[in-house]
Amino acid sequence: MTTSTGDAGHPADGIRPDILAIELRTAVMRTSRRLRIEATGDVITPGQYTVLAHLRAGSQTLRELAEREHVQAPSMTRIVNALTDQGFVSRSAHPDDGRQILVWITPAGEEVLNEARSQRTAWLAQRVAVLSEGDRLTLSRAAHIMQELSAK
Amino acid sequence: MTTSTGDAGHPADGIRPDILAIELRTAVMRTSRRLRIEATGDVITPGQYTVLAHLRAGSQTLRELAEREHVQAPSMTRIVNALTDQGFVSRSAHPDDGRQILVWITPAGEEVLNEARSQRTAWLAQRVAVLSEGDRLTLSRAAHIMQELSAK
DNA sequence: TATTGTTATACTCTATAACTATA
DNA sequence: TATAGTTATAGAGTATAACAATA
Repeated sequence: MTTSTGDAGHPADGIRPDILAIELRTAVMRTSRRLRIEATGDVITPGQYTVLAHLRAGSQTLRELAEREHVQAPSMTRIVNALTDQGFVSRSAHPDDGRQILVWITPAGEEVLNEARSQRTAWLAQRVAVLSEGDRLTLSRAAHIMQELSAK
Repeated sequence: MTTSTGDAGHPADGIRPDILAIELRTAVMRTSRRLRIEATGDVITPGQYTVLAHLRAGSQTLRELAEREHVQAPSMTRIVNALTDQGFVSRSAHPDDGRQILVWITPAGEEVLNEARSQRTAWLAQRVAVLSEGDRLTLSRAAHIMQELSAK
């Protein structure tokens, strides 16, 4: 595979943000699409996956989960119900506020999250394995920049 | 905003593909999610958008579009019908094969595609504008690597 | 007989509105 | 009165199955 680290098209004086935004958006959307397609065979749906990933950080209320996922409360009720039925999360009453519920990830949930993560990562790991070391370094740096960028 | 170009965590001897794959996958999925969220207010749906983008390269049959988009034929019929109703594509019989139809993008379709693209890119352009020049160069290189990576 | 495209139907995921209970 | 969560219902978007037209 080719090395893109030294490719042309970037004058030393600067990269225009609007041009870069188009390039990066196209690359990110295409890659995410491939990642989604190659992730077939998962036990859990994409929505369930990201909720489990949030829960790994600790128990959360349903409202907090809905806000983090940018979905409405009824949708989160549905996702949490599905995860509960499969035994991947547990629910309990909030100690101080009887209206709220707390949701945690179970050991089985941790396990399925790890499985799904490695399945979803396998395709990409094969692809980056054949890149040059320089390209891998570029991608690693870019990953950190993109994390900060999208974290808000 | 901070500069990530020189951050720690990467021994000089190499970057493990499986670790990089997890980092990159997380960054790409999170960024694509933000791009999707920030793209609200579009005239056309995401599916219609990518079909228009494919058609910019030239006319296509419905079957070809369905395969490129990884959807089934009935779904593509629906998308193309919606685009036709809005005047963004035209259809005609295939010259050599009466079973097939050809779909082109119209001038109105080109226009709405450009509008949607700049709307969808505006959020990202603002973010990359405040990065260091080194970070922009890293992202630009990474974009090209990811393009090759996902192109197959 | 195989292939292209359409129609019919069902399923999944999401949203809004109405409801219950707790604060 | 306001908030957390659930239930009821409707609207996208997708899929499979059955069909019509053409190769």
